[in-house]
Amino acid sequence: MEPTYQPKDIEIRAQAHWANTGAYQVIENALDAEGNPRPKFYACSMLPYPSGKLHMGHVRNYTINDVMLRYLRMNGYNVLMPMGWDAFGMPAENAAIAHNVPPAVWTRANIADMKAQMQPLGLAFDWSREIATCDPSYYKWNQWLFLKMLEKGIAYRKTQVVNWDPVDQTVLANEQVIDGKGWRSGVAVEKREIPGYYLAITAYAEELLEGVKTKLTGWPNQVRTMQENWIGKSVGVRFAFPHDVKDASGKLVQDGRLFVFTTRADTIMGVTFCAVAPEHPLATLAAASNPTLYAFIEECKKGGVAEADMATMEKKGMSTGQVVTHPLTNEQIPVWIGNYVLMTYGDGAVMGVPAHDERDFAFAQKYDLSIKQVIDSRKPYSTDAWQTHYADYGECIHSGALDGMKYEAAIDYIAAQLKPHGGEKKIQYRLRDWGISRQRYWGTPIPIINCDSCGPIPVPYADLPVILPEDLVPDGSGNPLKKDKRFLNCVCPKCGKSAQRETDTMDTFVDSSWYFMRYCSPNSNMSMVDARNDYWMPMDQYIGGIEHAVLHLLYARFWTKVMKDFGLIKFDEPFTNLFTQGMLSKECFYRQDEAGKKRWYYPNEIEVTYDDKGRPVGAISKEDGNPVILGGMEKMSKSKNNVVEPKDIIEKFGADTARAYVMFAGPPDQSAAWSDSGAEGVFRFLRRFYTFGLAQREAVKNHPAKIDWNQLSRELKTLRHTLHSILKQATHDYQRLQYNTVVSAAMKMLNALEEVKTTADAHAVVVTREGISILIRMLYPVAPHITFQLWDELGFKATHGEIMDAPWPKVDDAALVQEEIQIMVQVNGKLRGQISVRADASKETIEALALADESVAKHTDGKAIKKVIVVPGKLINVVV
RNA sequence: GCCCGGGUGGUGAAACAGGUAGACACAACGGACUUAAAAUCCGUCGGGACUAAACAUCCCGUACCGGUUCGAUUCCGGUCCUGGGCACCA
Repeated sequence: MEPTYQPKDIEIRAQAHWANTGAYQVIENALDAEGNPRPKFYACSMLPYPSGKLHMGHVRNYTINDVMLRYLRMNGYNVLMPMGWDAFGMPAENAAIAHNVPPAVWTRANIADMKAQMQPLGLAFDWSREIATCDPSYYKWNQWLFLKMLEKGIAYRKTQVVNWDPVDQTVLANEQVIDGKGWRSGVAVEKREIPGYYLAITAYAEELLEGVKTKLTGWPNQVRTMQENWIGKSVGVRFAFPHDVKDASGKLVQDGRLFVFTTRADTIMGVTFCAVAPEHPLATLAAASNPTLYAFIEECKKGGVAEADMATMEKKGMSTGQVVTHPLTNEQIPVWIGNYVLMTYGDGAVMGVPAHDERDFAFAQKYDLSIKQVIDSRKPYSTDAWQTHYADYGECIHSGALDGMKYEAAIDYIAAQLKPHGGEKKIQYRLRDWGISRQRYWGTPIPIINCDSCGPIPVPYADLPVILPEDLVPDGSGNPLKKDKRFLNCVCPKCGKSAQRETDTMDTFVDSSWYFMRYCSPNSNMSMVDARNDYWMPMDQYIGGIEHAVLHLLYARFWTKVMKDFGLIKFDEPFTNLFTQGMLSKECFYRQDEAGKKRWYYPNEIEVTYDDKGRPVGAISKEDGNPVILGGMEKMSKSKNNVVEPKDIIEKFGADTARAYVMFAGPPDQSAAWSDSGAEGVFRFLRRFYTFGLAQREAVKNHPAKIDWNQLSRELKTLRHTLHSILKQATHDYQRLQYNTVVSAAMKMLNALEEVKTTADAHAVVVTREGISILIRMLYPVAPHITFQLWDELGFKATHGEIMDAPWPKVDDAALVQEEIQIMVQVNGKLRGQISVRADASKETIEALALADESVAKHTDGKAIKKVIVVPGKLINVVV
């Protein structure tokens, strides 16, 4: 009797071996056995936030990374897979408030916890390169590059609009604004303008766009499109409406110009109003002498600053009472304030053409402004209700000199006509400069000293890093750095008088914009990165969640381009290939109280009943026996109590099962649903594999000498055909990162090998041995421990060396050749039968055989054959 | 509201470049083994028509409606549902 599969013993043994041999520590310019340089491959997962708990999403991400590394290593690559911690951020401050512990303490404890939870998974991280972004040796270089950017004018200071909690007297993140109210105070938030630092990412807009379009061919198209849309390049015309308005003191403001940007200058003759953002200077001016208007602007300042809120709120407006002059017709155009006009886009003002813009149309209807059709798109037009075709391009009508012109001609003509009014063709981006100031404690200090005499002064390079005190405990009302005299008080580097440090810290996206380069030279003390970075970067494969498709990935690309312009690196795109993994979901259960508040139940608190098809139909609480609502499949989250902890799975089934099941659960780039019994199924497979492997031990070790494959029986030839076609498919799937079907392939291969009953037959032993050596290597990247053990037990280690560096099995093309193949026969596209033909059969032979087929004859009987389509090796379609 | 995805059996899914829809599993059901249970092994498993049952055959079926094609899960247009992002969550 063979011993049963004990994953824990096997995994501990394998991991100890890898640890003792330093198997995962990689060096630059590594050579192969023949002394030739091995091709480098840098495969990296997005660094995690140390929340304290490793969840299955992490496991999925890192297992994808690990499987890739192990596969490539067997294929001769020198692969780097590092790990680190995105250690700054709000959750640490929230924990600090809740538990009265400094964020640093909480964060470092979490890092230790999470690292310990990762350890039993057997991931091939090179821990010698670990970094935590809260470490001064890391964030020093955030500060250093920020100062460089200030020098070059890429970083600058201007005012920004933030969410302000009037009770807690603090700035709120969008996340902390719930239904327009502060999350702690519960009162309505306000918009407030404060100064902050910006990075001029818009200066790189064209380069970022060009890169997305032409260079990032290894990225998912979806992400490329999202970035393209985010940058949002539009070509239009910027021009001004001249106006004479009075300022607060009643003085005439001469030569006033209200600048607008439009992509539809061809509709300029349809302008019936102009709308400005509530923060626009013209609005402020008008409000100074008009209390109603002032109140309206104040009203607009209520609510959060999130774009989704702005876009879904009710469109409101109010006339300023001012007029501007239409630059071409000299008509007087009323100026309105519109809460839907964004101060952050273009000049914060738009021309209103209700006839051909949906929002303007709605606005005009609501406030009874006139609608003037000026484009004929050859479809009916009426001002009663908006139709999408009203916004179509067409020919200008009711537009005087423009009549009959199409878009291009009209734009050119108008741009020329508007020249005296500051008009020009202009490229406008949706992308805004990156505001990096955060009014928070737990982040990289912005290296600025504010002096009453000299203003904001950069900290001298020699004084870097500006170290963040680690012993403060925030209390929810403002930034504790403001109360910390040791940090706050300093001397102005310029005039020597006493001054105060900037207490704003940097957006954590700064930390994550270049950490992947620091992994390459983690201990570089004299510079941000060193020559080792040139070896590893650009990264060959980046892996992470789709939720980072725009912000993080765009900021990292921008940061890289800046570093290149500063001569620190030689490449301008950091990530050659990108893989975005899907989320994991699991069923969840809840009850709702009268107020609509949901209480989520843990799986062990309830009992689920199933119908005869195994479909869940209901659930009851074990506590009170009353029903609980089935919440369906939801993204695993702590708040819904449907999180599966890796620890539990590893304890129950072992790391190999956890890894293999997470891979098997679904295509890595799509969301997948967790099922406990599915994991158990994978465990059963591994156990069967282990038992089968050990049972073959003696036969495999004492296998006969090499044999002539041509001498094999028909059954064994078929088996080899099966083995090698499965290997071919699995190899292809490894290359395209479709690891779910790799696991299927391994299952199929074991099924095929178990079919062989004649172990006494020498030929069968040789084929089985070949099959099992393929299967072990094929499964190794996914389940490295069990395969490590079997590789050793079956004697392959003695003959072929460590499995980790064993060569990837080769597909024997000769085994794939078949003498007879099956051809599907269709009549009019419907399957009517199949025929068996020699692989080299001619089209004519196939056609004749197909037509002779009984079932085909039945369906073609009495009908004229119009056409016959033959797909070689696959199918024939008879059209009647 | 805007931008980008996804939708295939009871369930997770597969189908690589438009050519056998449902591989591989899970669940369920039936059976073998067992004193029994567990484990293991074998079988059935999209819906319908025909049938006492089975075999065979036929029809329908990849969210829904339409188009292109000899042939569509795959390509195109529209609709519905659903997930991600929207600049201070990471």
